[in-house]
Amino acid sequence: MDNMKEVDNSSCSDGVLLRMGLNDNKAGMQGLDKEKINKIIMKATKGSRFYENELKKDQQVNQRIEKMMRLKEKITAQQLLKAQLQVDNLVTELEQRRNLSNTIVHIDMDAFYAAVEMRDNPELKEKPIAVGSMSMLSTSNYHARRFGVRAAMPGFIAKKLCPHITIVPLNFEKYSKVSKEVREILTEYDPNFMPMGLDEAYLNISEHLEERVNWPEDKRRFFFNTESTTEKDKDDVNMSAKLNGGGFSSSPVLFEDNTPLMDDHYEQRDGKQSVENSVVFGTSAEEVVKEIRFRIEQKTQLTASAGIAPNTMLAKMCSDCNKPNGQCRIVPERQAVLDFLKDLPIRKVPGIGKVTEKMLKALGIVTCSELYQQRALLSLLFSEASWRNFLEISLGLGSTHLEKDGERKSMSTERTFSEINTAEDQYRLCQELCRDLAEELQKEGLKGKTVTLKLKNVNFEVKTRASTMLSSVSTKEEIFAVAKELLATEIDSSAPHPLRIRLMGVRVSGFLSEDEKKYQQKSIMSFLKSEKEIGHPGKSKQEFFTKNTEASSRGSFFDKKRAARQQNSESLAPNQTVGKQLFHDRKSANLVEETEKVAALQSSAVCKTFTCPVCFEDQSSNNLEEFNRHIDECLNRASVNNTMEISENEYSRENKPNITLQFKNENIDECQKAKPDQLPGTEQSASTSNNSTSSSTEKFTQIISDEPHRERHPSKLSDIAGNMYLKQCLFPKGISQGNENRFEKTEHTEEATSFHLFEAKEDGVLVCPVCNSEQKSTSLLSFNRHVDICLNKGIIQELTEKKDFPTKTYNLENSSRVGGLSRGQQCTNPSQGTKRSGLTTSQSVSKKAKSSNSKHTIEMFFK
DNA sequence: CGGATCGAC
DNA sequence: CTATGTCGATCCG
Repeated sequence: MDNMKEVDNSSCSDGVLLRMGLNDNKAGMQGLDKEKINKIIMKATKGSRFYENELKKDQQVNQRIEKMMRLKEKITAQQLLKAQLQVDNLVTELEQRRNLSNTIVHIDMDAFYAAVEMRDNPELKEKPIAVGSMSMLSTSNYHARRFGVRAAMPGFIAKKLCPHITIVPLNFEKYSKVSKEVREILTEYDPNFMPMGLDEAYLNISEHLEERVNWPEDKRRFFFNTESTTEKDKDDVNMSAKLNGGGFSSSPVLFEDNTPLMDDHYEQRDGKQSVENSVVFGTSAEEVVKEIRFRIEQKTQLTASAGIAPNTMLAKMCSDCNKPNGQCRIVPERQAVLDFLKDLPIRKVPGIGKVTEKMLKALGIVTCSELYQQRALLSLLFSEASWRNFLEISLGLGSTHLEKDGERKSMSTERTFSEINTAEDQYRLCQELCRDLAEELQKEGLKGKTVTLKLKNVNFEVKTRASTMLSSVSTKEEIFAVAKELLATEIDSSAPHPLRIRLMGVRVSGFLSEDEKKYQQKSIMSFLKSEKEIGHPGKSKQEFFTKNTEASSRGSFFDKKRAARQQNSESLAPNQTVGKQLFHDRKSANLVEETEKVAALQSSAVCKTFTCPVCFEDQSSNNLEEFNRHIDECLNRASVNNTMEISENEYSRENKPNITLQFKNENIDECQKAKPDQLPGTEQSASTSNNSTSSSTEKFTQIISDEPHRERHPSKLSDIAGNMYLKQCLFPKGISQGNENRFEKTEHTEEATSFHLFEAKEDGVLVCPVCNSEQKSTSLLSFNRHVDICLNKGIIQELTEKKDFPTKTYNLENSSRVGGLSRGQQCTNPSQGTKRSGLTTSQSVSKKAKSSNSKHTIEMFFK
């Protein structure tokens, strides 16, 4: 890669510049030659963050290549021989299936956006232009290309290559309109044609050809457009069309030096009548495509190139041969196909990009025939899918029919901007993206289960973070609830440094099948219904959300919770002290009691071995005191931080790197009360716990089958009461759980565990404690997210106020979620677990002193 | 499933 | 100053 840092041309040619697509400048009279172009690009590029990242990526590719080469070294002649036989069997099979009976056409508008702009603004016609912005160009006209100005090049570099270039901003509406006009023509030849973006399309004209044979001439006659063009244009079109033997002009729009491509690619129309201002096309595939191109040009004043071949791959490559404004055909014969491929560089093959090209080049493969020759080797070095693809390419095989693209699989939106490094702005942006995305999703009536956040930092490094929910999401609130968490995780994990990003994106995928949609609809209805029953005059759901994300409203909600907690802390028996309004029946209160016992038990000695909740090491002792000592030791390693309050504003994360667990004053007492030496475990409860791990464990394990890190820390479950289960959950580093369900911040690098209560139905269905709907759960994490989302709707607050909510609140701890944090959420910041939910609870870190361990209470909701 | 990468337009 | 936006596929852990 050292060579890349030189401006030396010879060394440039093989590296980054090559990948920028600037190495094959067809030097024109007024253009620049390849070396000058590279030199200018290099100067503009070298030292930039972008460039550094390009180098890094390049290194990664080189490492892949090295790895591949090492693999290659180990291949024996025997293996190769065997592979050869196997591959050749496949070749025979593929040959037998070769289908040359279809006529596929690939239509490709020439320099589409640029051509449209030139058409609409005659002043641009003679100039080098590009369409896009100073940051990025979408395309350039052929004049600009002579200066090395290409699509996917930033405008400011184009300016350096070609100071006189005109950069026209994108105008998609216009291109769409033109594209639609073109499609109207195409659909006549193949109603099932497949558009690929605005400027390309595949057609299968096999049927059209069959019918066309019997068509009378009049049906194949088309007239020159004499209307919607300017006087000058009209003359140009007519004149050049006539001069080209009935064809149509090379577009004066595109080329100042009109190369007489038409003569090469259009046969003379011998024997064809040419009435004035009209032309008749024949019945061959070539004639059909000329007709299509003619009609496109007449209608739009734009030219297209085309390829005709027995399959899409060949048609596409073919359309490239004679562009611009030309066409090419591979006749449906095996030999013609192989001849076409023989010296064709693999890079021309659709699907083979710069990386694959470089990897294959390392193996001495540049052309398609070489790709075929090395088929045995490739089958040993690449994945099945890859080498089979290579083989089909080298045989000239491809899709012979145009399948309608199936249902969309994802929808996303992303934005690039100048550096954003404050959490507040980042969350705002995220919210914005979610809003836009939700809008688009709504248009198509889609709901997806997976939300992915994409970030690109100022060094151009890209990261994606995804999370899959149990129920699908579609509203901006729902999406943001998830995206926000993902973002929070990233912000926290980069602490104490701020995230410095230049791009953010949000994607939703995992759309529901039709069946799932119906099921989902039901649960939505029930959700809406429950909302309606409560009745919120004058309040929209949106208002709920907005309100709820504001500190003030959270306050009112949590004030209640705090009050309840305080009440609770005065007596150690929760079922007696918890406010009546929080419990609807005695049973759940008992359940809570049971839960606490077991939870406490799990933290303490269970039989002869137990697991320390702090360091997660198995301790083999049945002596409670010994265990306590161990825990004390572990806890003593925990660092204690100064008390500190974080802003109630959920967007504000400025207080990092400090721990953002926040203590309300009233909690400090509780915290200090509960010291590690006050382990509540008793022999009595130990006995209950002993026979607790039962057959139900299996069932539950299944439910949470993809809970992260089950290998390292197998879930420990206890059947507490009926269908309630206590699960020992992994806790991220930086936090551990002390006794009595207190969580503690620790410097300990190991992850620890915590205990959480779940309800499962017979067939492994978890019931969302908020919306009360059954969630087919495969992932605990997903279930938690669902709960978070429900909570975010703000419904909890309203419902609890109305005392009408079907869930019971249990003041075990103060997390709004069921279950713990998983490592996937990578938080080094203890506040995050609750903060992310949008309903931040009050937490605190006591003063620097002593065993001040933070207390962490979770409010659990369950049916 | 989640994350990174590739490739196309 | 200033290097896109969207989507599908694939591979790997």
